[in-house]
Amino acid sequence: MAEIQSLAKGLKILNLLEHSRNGMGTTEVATQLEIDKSSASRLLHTLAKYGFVEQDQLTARYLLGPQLVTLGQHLLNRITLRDHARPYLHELVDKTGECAHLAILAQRQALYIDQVESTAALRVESEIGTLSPLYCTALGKILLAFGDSRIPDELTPFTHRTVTDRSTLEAQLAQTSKRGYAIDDEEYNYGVRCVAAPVYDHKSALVGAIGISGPAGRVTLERIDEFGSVVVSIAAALSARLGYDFNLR
Amino acid sequence: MAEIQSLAKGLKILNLLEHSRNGMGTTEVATQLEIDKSSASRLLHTLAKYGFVEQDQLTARYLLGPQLVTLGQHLLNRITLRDHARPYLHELVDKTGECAHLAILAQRQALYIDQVESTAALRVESEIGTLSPLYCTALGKILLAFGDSRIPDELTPFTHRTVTDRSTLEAQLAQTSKRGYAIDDEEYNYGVRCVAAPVYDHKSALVGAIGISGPAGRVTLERIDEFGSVVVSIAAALSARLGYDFNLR
DNA sequence: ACGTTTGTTGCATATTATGCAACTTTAGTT
DNA sequence: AACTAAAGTTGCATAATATGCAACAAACGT
Repeated sequence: MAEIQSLAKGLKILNLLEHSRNGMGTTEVATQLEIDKSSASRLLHTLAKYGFVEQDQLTARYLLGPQLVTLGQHLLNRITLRDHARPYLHELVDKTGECAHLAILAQRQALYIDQVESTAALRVESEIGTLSPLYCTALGKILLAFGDSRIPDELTPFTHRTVTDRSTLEAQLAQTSKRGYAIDDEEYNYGVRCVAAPVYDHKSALVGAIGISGPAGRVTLERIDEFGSVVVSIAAALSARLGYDFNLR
Repeated sequence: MAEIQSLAKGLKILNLLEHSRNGMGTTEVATQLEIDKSSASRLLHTLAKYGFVEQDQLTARYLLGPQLVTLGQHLLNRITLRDHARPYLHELVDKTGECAHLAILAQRQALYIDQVESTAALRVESEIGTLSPLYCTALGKILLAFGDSRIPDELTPFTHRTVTDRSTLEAQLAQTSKRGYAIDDEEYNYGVRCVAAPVYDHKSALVGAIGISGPAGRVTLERIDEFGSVVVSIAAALSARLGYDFNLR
């Protein structure tokens, strides 16, 4: 179906603004979208009118607006999985000492919807709301292996360990579904290993993935299986909490 | 300036979806916006293409999409005030035993950007991301009294204590700026009293408000001044943290 | 004070969003 | 299972509107 172009342009502006650190001016937006600055000006005014962008008082540059917080938070609150998963994420942190994450599938990527940090003192940059590729993160591999997503056409490498070969990845996914947990061995971020397992709902449908991530020095390959079984058992407990019936499998 | 109408329609759809519990269908959206269902269909498809709405797999109804979480959370993370204020909110909770909130001005309303709950057990519905009126909440009154917003034309009552008279409100705001804290005496929610104080940045400009809210039974009128001075002193400490120089006042 | 860059407005034109109608699909009812 | 009703999508002609241009205004830096 043909898209409504002026709406699409407005949405593209929002995406542009996400990736700009200090906002953007009218001309800058116009250049990026390859439209006239008059059009950019009018689109920005419309977005501002509804609170989706906001002008910095000082620099007059456009920033993402409060309405996005309102709508985004509203949606997060509706995602009940998040509420149910909270205590299990804490349990994961308690048992492994590493950071715990919860992700769901969105836009063919892994959307992080909650996070519990290991040490409150050492605050990691919050990753809630970020999208990550499916093929090189543990949470993503779970969504690939147990869900019905396809492997993307392009396997862009992030580190030298990122699996860029399709058949290698397929073999990994087969192994993942067999043993029940997925591993990210410094495939997305250097020095970070992750382990994840699937979460099912009452209808035995995959709803998300939970997992842990930590420095490769602590999450060693020798202890991976150990971490794996912890993650799997807690993911299973969460699934049971959601009404998942193990007898149905 | 004239708004781009098709973009505006798309944004209106997002606002509509926020207030629907179980999503909306194409026809329903069309009816609400008073446009043809073919237009609604095309707008929804465009929104979906960019992840701003999502179709429920089961019911085929449209819901707010993950892109809003991504953008909203992204913005929240950028609001550094929130990070700085965290420990002060906890301090407020420790000293008063009530819930603490942080709000900024957005869209001529008070946007709650963080919250620390008093008792972890008794979880209050999360209010982060919600917009509240300025004229009948403590946080809002601070933004009115110390900021440069105008009193809205319509003072819609929420309880029988809501101040709907313009001059009465002006007198309250004058009193507020004199004593340094604002009170909401069951003016927005029955049984809830709130106390709030202003937060300034390094340039002595108002950046937000912090405050506490609790049941009228605990936050009694006799103890209001006591709560007020606690809130004021912590708000001042936070302002100092942000580089606010008291000698400049 | 100057030129330079950025943002806004008026207007004619061409693009595009729109409503209508026909059609397809899904859900509900007898 | 057959039928009816409602919801959603697509093609198409037309009307609406978004667009670029140009001129203008404002802010910035030299």
